[in-house]
Amino acid sequence: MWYMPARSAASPSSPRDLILGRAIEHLAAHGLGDTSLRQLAGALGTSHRMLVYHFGSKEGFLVAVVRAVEARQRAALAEIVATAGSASPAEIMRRFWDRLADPALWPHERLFFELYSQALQGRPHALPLLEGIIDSWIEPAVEFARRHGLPERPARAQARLGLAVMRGLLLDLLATGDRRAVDQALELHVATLVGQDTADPAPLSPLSRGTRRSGK
Amino acid sequence: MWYMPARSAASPSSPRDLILGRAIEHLAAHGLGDTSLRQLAGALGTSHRMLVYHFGSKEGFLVAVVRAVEARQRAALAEIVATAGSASPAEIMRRFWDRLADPALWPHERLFFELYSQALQGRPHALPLLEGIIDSWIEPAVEFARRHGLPERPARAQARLGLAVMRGLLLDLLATGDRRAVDQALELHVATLVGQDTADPAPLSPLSRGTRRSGK
DNA sequence: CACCCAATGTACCATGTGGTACATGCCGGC
DNA sequence: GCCGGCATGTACCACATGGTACATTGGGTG
Repeated sequence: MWYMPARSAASPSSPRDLILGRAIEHLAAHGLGDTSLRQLAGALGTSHRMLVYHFGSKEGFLVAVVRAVEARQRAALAEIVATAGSASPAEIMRRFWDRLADPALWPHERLFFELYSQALQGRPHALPLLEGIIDSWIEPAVEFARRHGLPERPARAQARLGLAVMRGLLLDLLATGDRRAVDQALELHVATLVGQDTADPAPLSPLSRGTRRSGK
Repeated sequence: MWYMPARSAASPSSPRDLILGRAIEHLAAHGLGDTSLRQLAGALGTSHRMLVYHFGSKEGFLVAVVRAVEARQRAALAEIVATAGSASPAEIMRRFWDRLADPALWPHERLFFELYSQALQGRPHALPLLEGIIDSWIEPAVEFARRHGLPERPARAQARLGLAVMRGLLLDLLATGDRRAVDQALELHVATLVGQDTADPAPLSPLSRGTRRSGK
């Protein structure tokens, strides 16, 4: 007979979690195309037997990966918001974008979109990803915007639009690699923000922090 | 030995094209998950033998599907632009969005994002989709914006941003189904447009065409 | 009619798949 | 020092896959 470990509180560095970590890294780098359990296991330095052992099945394994990716996304968001300090929304968005646009993150973002689209298609293993895929980003943004004086409704719309801009431009960037062009588009949106952010104490300060990629 | 038809100018309703059409419909409805040739063939009312016969291989088949989807996208865009008439950019964007957001198109859009993300991951059959996936939309938009008085550079950025907003909000809509909330975000962006569109002959006309989903 | 050739059907193959059964290594606690 | 149980390795299975070979149909043209 076989045994699937009780999935208890999960000691932080159990073999299971080690595998998970490596899995995310590998999937980010190579995507989760049709890869079979065996290929994956091989690339992860384990055996397909182990994946089934720790996660119950291939599906179960992918569910775990999705959850972990989701968790990382949220963590990144939290850090961004925490780092915010007293910067203006516009400046926050620029910084956020600067981080997201870093080529080092591209693989993770590709994986994110891949899982996203699979979830949209109703693939069961990716569905958990959808829960909060919008709201978990909007809520903090709304709170932040309100702190800067926007009333509830516009704040929500603004947050939603900002998220869409980020993701839309990310799709663009991943496809074209044209950082300069995408940056210009973002700047256009950010300018909008400045115009609306009536509560910003210093809306006209030279917040450009160096003409955004002017030279290179 | 076997034979793959010479892929000539393709009489418009050859069995090959019939299959292609049904394939798009079916993929839009069910996504192209792991589906095998046989499953697909079954769902399309043909045999896996035929798919290989007409398209050379599974990959070849998917390439053909991708190309066809691409073509449909462009056709839709062309029609939109043609229909434009003399409406303001803001109004155009609203109309465009109204069409895109129609639930009847959701399946196609899901398929689009699925193929998009697969292409981003470097899956060979989807790669052809990337070519022009940004530019083929931006070029007409730029031309349009210029006709409304914007100089080249802002026009490009504006077009790029607009595309990102559309796709980002579409991702949102497909995940949440919250048309009302997404509409509000779009309206926020469109308002921006009006502000910049200095060349619009009637920027203050009640272009709201009925308070956008005010009631329901 | 005879011929051709695109279109389709039937049967098959080697390979890889997800999953399972069973044996074993290896650790800490009694 | 032995024993329980997590972790892992080996071997296997039934099955589905993509692709191929070969035969057959059927409509149009000489």
